[in-house]
Amino acid sequence: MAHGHLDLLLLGVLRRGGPLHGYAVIAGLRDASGGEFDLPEGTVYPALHKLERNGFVRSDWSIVDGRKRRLYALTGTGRAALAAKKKEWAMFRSGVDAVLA
Amino acid sequence: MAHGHLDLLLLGVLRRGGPLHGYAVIAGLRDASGGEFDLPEGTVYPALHKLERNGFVRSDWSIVDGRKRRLYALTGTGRAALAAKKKEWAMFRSGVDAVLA
DNA sequence: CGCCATACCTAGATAATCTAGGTATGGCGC
DNA sequence: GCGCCATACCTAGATTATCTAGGTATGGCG
Repeated sequence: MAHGHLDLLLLGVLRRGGPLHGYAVIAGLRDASGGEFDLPEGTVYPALHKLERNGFVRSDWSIVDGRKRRLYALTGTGRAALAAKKKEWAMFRSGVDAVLA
Repeated sequence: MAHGHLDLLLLGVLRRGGPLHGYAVIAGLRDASGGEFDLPEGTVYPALHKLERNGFVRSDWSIVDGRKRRLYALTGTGRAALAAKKKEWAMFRSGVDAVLA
């Protein structure tokens, strides 16, 4: 469903909303995209873990509303990666549009 | 490299250029996209075969410039599929852009 | 006549994403 | 106070898409 642009979307939604937990990432993506991206947990959680392994996000367990949640936040590296991926996306997008024009 | 939109690109390039053979599809995609999509043969040929199995393109062997080439052309079904995939692309595109906005 | 670009192809590897499970807990209705 | 549902997290394995790395054949050029 995210067709190879999942990392971009995850980094993007984290940049908008500040620290978010997994479920909120899914909900944020669904809302921000107008329902276009309603990703399964089994897609999002492993992807967040990979982003953390790569140093693009950092996570902390905290208790919000009396519930344990793992909050994900962008790192500096992640912000830079987001900027790079946004450029790639812009090129990809105009490449596709050019072929379809 | 085509991140899940390969079929769209192949159908799109065939719509622009009329019947094309495999190599010309690759070159057409490279040129039309301004170099963004320079796909390996091992990606394009199997994808064209799959499009043909699905009835989206039709192929005929012919001799062009004294060389055997398999020319691919859009079918009616393929044209409809292209229209549908263009709509999907537009939604995908605005979904991503909305998340990044 | 040998080589290179063109032209076609497939098998197997790799990578991304999804399916289908599993666990735990807070709050709500009864 | 108990059962259930939504929230919240997770992983293993399957699936799918795409790429890598090969292979073959031929026309034209030096």
